[in-house]
Amino acid sequence: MARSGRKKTTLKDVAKAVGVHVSTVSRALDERTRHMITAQVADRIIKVSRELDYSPNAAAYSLRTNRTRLIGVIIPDITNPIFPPIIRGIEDALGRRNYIAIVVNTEGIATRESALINTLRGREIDGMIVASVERQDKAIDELVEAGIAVVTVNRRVDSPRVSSVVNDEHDGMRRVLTHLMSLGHSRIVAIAGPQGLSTGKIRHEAFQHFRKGLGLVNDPGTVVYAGAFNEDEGERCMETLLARDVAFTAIVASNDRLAIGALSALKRHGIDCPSDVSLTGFNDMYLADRINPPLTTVRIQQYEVGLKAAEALLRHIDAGDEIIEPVHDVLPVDLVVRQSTAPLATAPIAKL
Amino acid sequence: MARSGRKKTTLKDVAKAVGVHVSTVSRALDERTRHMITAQVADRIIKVSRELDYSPNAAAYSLRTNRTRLIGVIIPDITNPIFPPIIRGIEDALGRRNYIAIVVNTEGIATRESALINTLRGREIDGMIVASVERQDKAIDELVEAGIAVVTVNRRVDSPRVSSVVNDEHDGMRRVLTHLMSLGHSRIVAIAGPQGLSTGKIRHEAFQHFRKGLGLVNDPGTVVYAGAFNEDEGERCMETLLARDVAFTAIVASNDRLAIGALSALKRHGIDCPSDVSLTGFNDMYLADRINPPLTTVRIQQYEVGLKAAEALLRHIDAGDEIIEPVHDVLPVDLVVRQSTAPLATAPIAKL
DNA sequence: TGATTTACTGCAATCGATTGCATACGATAG
DNA sequence: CTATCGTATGCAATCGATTGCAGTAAATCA
Repeated sequence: MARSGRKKTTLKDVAKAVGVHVSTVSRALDERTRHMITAQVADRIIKVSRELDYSPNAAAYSLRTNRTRLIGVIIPDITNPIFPPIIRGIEDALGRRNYIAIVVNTEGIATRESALINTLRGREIDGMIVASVERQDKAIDELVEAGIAVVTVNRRVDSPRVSSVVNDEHDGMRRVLTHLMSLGHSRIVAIAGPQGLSTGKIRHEAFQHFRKGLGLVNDPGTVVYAGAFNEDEGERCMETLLARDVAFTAIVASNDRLAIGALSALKRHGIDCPSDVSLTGFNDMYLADRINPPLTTVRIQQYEVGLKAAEALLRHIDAGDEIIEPVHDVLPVDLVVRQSTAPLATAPIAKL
Repeated sequence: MARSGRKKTTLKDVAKAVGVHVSTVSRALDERTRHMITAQVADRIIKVSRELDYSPNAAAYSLRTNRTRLIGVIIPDITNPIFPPIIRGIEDALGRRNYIAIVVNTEGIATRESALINTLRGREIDGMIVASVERQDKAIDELVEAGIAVVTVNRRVDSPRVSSVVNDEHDGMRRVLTHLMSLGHSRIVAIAGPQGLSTGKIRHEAFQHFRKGLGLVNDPGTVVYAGAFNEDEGERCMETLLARDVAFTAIVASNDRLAIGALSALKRHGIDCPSDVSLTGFNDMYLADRINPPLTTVRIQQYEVGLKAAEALLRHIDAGDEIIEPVHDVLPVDLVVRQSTAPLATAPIAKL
């Protein structure tokens, strides 16, 4: 036993120091039961527990109460720059209530996701925030089934016991299109995200909806679907679009990474953005303002999404076994106009 | 009690099902004590425990053994893109051994760091990986004092009980300078990182060392110190350099974010990179290859650093109270040459 | 004043797993 | 055939906190 530090002080230590029973100490230290204790005794106990630097043993607490104050957070890929701010929001909200987050990556693999969920359940977490984005997800149903509080981020599931926090993607896409329209563009093509992911699907539906609704050119062959939300796929999709015989003056990418990939392809073909074509992204991720040209995109609330998701989760947890009405927050988004979009040139049509 | 699921199976359940005592089950399930049990009984127990889907209660285990299998990970800022890959490495290594990581952000604030460390200690974590980078850090000493295993990332501390994993920054800087030299540059200026951070300090020392050692021009006024490793500071430093009356043909930034900021300033002044000046970064972070021009930089091993740090930590934890020799891993780095560096133009000197 | 309520505080069981010690059993030796 | 030994298993204490119940003292009421 080389451990140098004196071991942690326990309830018993405080009880002995004050000269009362441990149960009295326990009650005095918990706000909800403090009223059972004489004020002076309680004050004394609180004072002494401070002096002795008492902090409760999480394992004992958890063993007795079945609460761990541990929250599982499922993320597809922490290296994707839109997730860290979300995590920050989650951590901040949880931290205020002495909960802590355990973040795991699914890497977008469904089997890995269920394996991780099981690991977390083995840890007896009190709740889970799922930012993973597969639209079909029976793992979530199982969690709900097992009575674990769940909140989803960037996606809404139909369970009557799962709250969600999402950005208003629909409105974001509307603003992108009206912005392009106001610049004179009418031939607008899309690089859509993976349709198996909720954001990919929702954004693209909104695109289709508003492109038609606003009376823009709506030809077949003006949409390419990416297999993943990354730069390589954006590049590939752009190449595909350029190879097709369609005329366009603006490109709407379903997220910033796809847009960045598209830029590489355009550059390779000697097509200038924004003088030849305009390009928009989505998310306003880190560095979207530093690339060349700075990207016009939709700013989503990343930190706030995390914050609100965590708060909603705590509300469910506090409710315990009572089933409370789930909330479905939809956060407003902003269009940030930078230099990747410009008024339609007098001699339009950027096409071979 | 609306919890729908049957509650978790415990040792007692398994014991009852098999018809033995809980202690026998406990021993049969632990490899290290299994030899005490008749092989057939042990097999039977293992089989039944599988059927009943037994998994040990982490709280009870932890209460009894004082081990939580929880590892604290301290990061300055998870939104800085070099950290997520490190975290991935840590999680992967820990996951194999059923440990899990609790990641917290210090935001570079020392007081916040100690507060977080205390929170983690309250959770009775088994060990800690510190990727925070203040060079002076008494919080770490306290941890070691308290007998908690600690491993540092990207920094080496002098405690005889703390292992570390770092990249070979020194060699990276050497390669940057020899690369620039081979392109004909001799007037090389620096945007140095914060000297209070270990990477800032180490890289700059290496820069000074090799710039002198390789016989390059070594004038005063050719170094500007950034207050933080971000784009804004890079931009400011570049402005400062341009305002000074020094001639240079290449800029060495202490990390990629500073380099990206420098690019913005250069662009504003109509100075082209790389035809007018060459520029290098450090880290090869996400998107360093997608910005304009793609950045010549030093690729550090991010994932591997995390992986090795976690492995080292587990080694310390396994050793328990025996004090084992700390290891100090130094991982090799790579120079990745992209388009931000070019041979010295025939009519050199990019200066107002 | 005596009966009864009220307000505190203590007692002890409990959560689930680990582990030192005791015990029972069969095997081996004398 | 008994003494002895070793092995496999059971017993019970323990980790630290929570909580229903019981007990005691003071306060209220009749």
